Amino acid sequence: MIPPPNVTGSLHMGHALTFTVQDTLVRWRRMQGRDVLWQPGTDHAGIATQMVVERLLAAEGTTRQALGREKFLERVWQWKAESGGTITAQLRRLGASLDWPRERFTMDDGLSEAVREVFVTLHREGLIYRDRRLVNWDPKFQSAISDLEVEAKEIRGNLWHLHYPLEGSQEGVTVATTRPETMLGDTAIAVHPEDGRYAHLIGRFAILPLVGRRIPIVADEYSDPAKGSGAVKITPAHDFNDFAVGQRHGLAMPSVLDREARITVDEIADDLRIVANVADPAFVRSLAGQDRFAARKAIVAELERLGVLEKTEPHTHQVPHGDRSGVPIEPLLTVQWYCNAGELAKSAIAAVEQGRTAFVPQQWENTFFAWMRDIQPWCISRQLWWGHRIPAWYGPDGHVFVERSEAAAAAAARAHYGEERPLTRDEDVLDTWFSSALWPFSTLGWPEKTKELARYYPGDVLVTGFDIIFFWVARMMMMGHHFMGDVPFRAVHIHGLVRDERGQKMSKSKGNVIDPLELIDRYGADALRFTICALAGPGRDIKLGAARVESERSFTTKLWNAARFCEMNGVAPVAGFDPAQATLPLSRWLLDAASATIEEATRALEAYRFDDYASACRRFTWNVFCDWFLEFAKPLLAKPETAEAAEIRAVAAHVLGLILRLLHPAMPFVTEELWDHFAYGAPCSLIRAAWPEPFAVPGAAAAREELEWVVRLISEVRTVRAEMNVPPSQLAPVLLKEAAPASLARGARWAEAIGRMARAARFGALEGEVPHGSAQAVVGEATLVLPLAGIIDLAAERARLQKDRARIEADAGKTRAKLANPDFVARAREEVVEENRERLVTAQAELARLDAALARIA
RNA sequence: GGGCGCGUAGCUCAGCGGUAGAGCAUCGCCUUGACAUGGCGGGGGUCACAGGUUCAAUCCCUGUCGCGCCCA
Repeated sequence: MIPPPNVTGSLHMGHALTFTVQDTLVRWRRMQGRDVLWQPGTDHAGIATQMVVERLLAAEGTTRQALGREKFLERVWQWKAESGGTITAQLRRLGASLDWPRERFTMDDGLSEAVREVFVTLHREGLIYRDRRLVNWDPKFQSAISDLEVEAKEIRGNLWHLHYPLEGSQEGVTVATTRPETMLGDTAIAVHPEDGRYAHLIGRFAILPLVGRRIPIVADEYSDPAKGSGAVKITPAHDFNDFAVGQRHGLAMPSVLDREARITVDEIADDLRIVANVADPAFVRSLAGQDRFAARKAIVAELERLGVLEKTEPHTHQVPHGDRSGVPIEPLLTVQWYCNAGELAKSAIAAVEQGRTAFVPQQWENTFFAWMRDIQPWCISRQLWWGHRIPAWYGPDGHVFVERSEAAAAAAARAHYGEERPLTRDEDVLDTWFSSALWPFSTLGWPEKTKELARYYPGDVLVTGFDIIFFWVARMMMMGHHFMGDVPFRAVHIHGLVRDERGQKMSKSKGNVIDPLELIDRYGADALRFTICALAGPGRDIKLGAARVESERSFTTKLWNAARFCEMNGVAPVAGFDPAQATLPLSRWLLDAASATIEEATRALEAYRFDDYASACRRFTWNVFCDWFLEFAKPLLAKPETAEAAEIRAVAAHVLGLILRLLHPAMPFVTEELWDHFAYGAPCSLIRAAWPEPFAVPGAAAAREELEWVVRLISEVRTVRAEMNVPPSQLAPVLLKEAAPASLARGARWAEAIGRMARAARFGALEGEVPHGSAQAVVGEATLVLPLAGIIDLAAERARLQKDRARIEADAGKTRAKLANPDFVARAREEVVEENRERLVTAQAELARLDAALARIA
């Protein structure tokens, strides 16, 4: 399932990450033969979309209010038809293999019906209700928003210390505030019940400056004696904490700011009175209609003039801001629709506790629990036009009828009133996340009992970023459980965020955003996808820069070139090829390594370890198939048809096919191209090809031993030659001293490869004494001798051998010390002790051979 | 203030009880017939610090320092 991206959105790096991860999983599971549904779609993004269209209207010199609701909505739909498909088109370029015919939009008829059904049902169950309480009000959008859409920003402001005179006394109380403009709505002063300084004042009254209102001094633990003066002014209609204090003490809750965050005096008009040198109704009335920031200035000036302002100190504090509008949020006392999230959360919490839904990595369940166990009522109404309009109708007396349709509401009203009465529909729409919460089942046809619903609910896995756990994951779990009686998905895989190369969060304002489409243009979707997989370790943020994608592209190129080489050498899939019938050690060794890689890659994907998956595939393809197998196979591939050459070609084709299948989830484009080109199957069939499974290779152990020996020998010769600065053009004999007959036989079988890959002029047993001026190295029981008289510097060779010797001696010393420790021998696991004994024996033998080599050139 | 995570090679990151790995970068050699978007080889790490547990600690525990995120 995909998190429905905003219909307003265009593909960004975060999308590239999440969709790459999801597509990799989806393609892999599909190849495994699973019946995969990957549900595409977009959500209507209430505020964001409305903003976009309002901006268009502004450019045309009009507004939505001028247009009217109906015309405005037409306009939004028109915009959606023209521009809403941007992101889904871009997803195709990334190679996301969604089930496109099943694409849905949260405002589709079916999904809208699901929304109404859920709303009505929850309302009947008492889990959706209207309430008058403080809400996060966004003055720019002029709508309520949920707690989650608010982010705290650190603001450098001031702490104003104000002197509130006591009624009938020369005394006063000092209170500190960061928001003096709200003081018009103060209805109490709170002090801590155990604060001795103020005990005598509890129950008395202060006179609110400017207004002249008589306000009580109450005892409430909310007041922190250590903060400021220890006394705090209480403005219940404009602060969440104060609201709670107001409720506890039954305080009046007048609002002094309106929906545009301008001063309003309507609710305090009756309180205004003249108090000499303290309060002046004319001043307060003059504030009406002023913006909150202008009002703050005016009020501070007036307080200063009156001598009420004791001091002003700079103060940095957290101020809630609308995450989309960017303006400070105004807590406002309004009637809104709420969803009882606390009740719905219970079963979702239980599902995670019982492991019916598992977070991967698991630690994210802590984040989920912490939020869910302390969840607040969810404000679901928005004062917008674009969205699912709340299915509530009001009678003339304000009685509310919540029904699935206007007709049903009319019928309910008739039944209620006993006659026809005019109804007006609620103007508000629902939070976009309300419909997104239904996505796992609304997209499958719910409330109809469809085949799809039976088949695909619950889903297998949800993939998303941790920033979405609250917004979407938690809400889907609540709604899914409530309406479907089961979790919406069994696993939630949480990946990190994409950052730039320096680890900075990408943002438009920082100017460090990387456009994934640009990367695709430059390096290809496969390179981008493979890079993302390679970086997608568990629970880590991903630092991604163009340079990284560029370097990963070389792997795509390498694969392409290897395939080209195969093609040039007559490698083609052989129908009915059976890896168990391969006889050559080279074939068996490669097949065995391929099988191990299949196992490794599969295990990695099962564990959501995309980094391990990528590196297993890369390592095998590049370091085994290309670097060694193809090199070893060259003479056979160049030969005309012999049985051996035929086998190698068949094996190469088979393993290349395995590589294409293994890499397909990460690199769909190039693998598909090669798959088709080599005709591994019908065109475009790779996406449906079977995911490979590990297989047994007869004689694998012997083949491994043989090839590993050859690889070691060639590597050893290469190292010696490189360190002795022997240019590749200069061939030199490679001779074995004191080699066992088996090694000599093995060497003879690989003489050609050793000659070519180790630049050996001649390869075989050393006859007679070690020639003067030879370089030497140890391979197993044998000593390699490279006669290089006149080419090498003997002093350098001595130094090289001594360096090797020192390294081995140091290791041997550590091992000896370990084995000399009776505690180790007695308490360590037997295998470990044995391993160390063997290590020591090997090291000692190698030391002896190095000593002999050194003696020869002394 | 509470919680989570992270400090491992120049960089990005694996490893998480048995003598440290990869990719990139770097250095040297190489235009050899798939690939210079390449091949071969080298150098580079008291695994943040301090204690503890253990025969054995990069890995487990405690604390300190530094960095990041989330929630107040």
